[in-house]
Amino acid sequence: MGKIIERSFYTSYTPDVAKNILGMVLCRRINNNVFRGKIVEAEAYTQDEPSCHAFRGVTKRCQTMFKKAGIAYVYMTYGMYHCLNIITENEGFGSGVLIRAIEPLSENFSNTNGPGKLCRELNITRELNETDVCSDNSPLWLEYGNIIDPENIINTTRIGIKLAADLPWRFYVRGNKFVSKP
DNA sequence: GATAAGATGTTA
DNA sequence: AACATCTTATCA
Repeated sequence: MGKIIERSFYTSYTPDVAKNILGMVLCRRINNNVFRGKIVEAEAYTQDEPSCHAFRGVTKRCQTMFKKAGIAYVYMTYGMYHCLNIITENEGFGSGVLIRAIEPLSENFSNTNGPGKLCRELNITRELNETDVCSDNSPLWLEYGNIIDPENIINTTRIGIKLAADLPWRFYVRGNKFVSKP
């Protein structure tokens, strides 16, 4: 059990947060069980580029993206999957980091190599939207883990988008078998 | 009220 | 490469 990540970690430039969050540990409490997974893939989204939900301003769905750093943004996509983001930068600026894949550190779950799959495995739904992941009595929080050697961080383009597809805002751990789309 | 597209995953 | 499946944003 590591130290919980404080809010200031998330207030940096969003692509930097997406890179630095690799190796950190996503924790989910369900009843009295805690599930932990090392983040091995993440992407940055900000209101400055058109693939981001916040690009066209505040809407009912994306209003969470404009709130304070360190809260969860959970939304439904394709009518059947949820995706988990952590809000970054300053309140009023729409931005966040999409958690795309985790490596299970607890024995009793797996199948976490994709944003929809990890939410399904950890029962992350819209009920957790706006959860403060910096709070130690939250059902969802992040802890410090092992720093990933910068040589082993791959920086490439994001997956599943058509707009701003050339931005190199996807980061993942080289050779990790839980990264989506191998 | 209608419509088109979507930060995905599974199957063929 | 197709499709499952339905919310969301946008327009009328």
